[in-house]
Amino acid sequence: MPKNVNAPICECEEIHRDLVNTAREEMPNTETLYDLADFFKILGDSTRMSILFAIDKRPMCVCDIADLLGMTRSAVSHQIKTLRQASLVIYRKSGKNVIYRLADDHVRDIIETALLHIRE
Amino acid sequence: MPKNVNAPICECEEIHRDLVNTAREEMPNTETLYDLADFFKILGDSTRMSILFAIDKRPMCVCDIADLLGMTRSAVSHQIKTLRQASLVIYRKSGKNVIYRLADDHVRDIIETALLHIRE
DNA sequence: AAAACAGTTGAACACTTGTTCAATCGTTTG
DNA sequence: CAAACGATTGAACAAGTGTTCAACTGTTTT
Repeated sequence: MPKNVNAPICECEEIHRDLVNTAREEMPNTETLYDLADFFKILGDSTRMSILFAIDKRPMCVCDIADLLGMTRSAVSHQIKTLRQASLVIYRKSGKNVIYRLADDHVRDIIETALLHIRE
Repeated sequence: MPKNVNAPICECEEIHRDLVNTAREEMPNTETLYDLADFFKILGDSTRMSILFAIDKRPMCVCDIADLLGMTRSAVSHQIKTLRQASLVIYRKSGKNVIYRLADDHVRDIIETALLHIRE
């Protein structure tokens, strides 16, 4: 994201030059920042959020999720692929069906804390 | 997001009709799902993530943030507006400067848990 | 009161992203 | 083996998003 890497030193008064330098040292590396943003990007869609809640208590197949949310199986499948790639869900094959469930408790914790935040 | 609200009952075998009904009752209401997604959408951008880390330990003015991240003040201001509207940051005026800081500890907690997740 | 400066804003543009549609894969059942 | 079915995939289109540029606020100097 830092596009303007060669930006001239901020032309304002620079009241806090030392502060900026300390902060720069303590910043996470760029890759971590991108990974974090990418992770939250995936939670930042109401369809995917719905899917996560749908399979929260009960593992479900794509077909049931599609019915529950009033979506096409294709759309569900596309979104679940995204969730799978981010290790937010895992699956198990059962005959012709593919049963999805939440990958671990991190997501539950994060969503729980977010709920606290938006209810203030 | 459920666009196709009047979707015919999923035409597949419907192996889990009862399961779907139970799940439907336990889904959060639509507004909550949208609010959650909107919240995470804001964390899902590396620029905004950088800003949050920048002001995590030390409150900073827009000019310093811009310098630290190699961005224009305009870009920072636009993104900070988003963060402000979501109550992720708060500000204090100091002469010509506007000093931003994190709003509360929820965000810190959420980011911390997310870090745990992506480091597996 | 005018100049300087930190910060904000709106319009425009390029880029990203979610859904649909149609085709395809892979397993199972007749 | 062929038909049926759940699931996946790729291309295409519409809608949403981040940065830039230029104009503008409002505070503080002189």
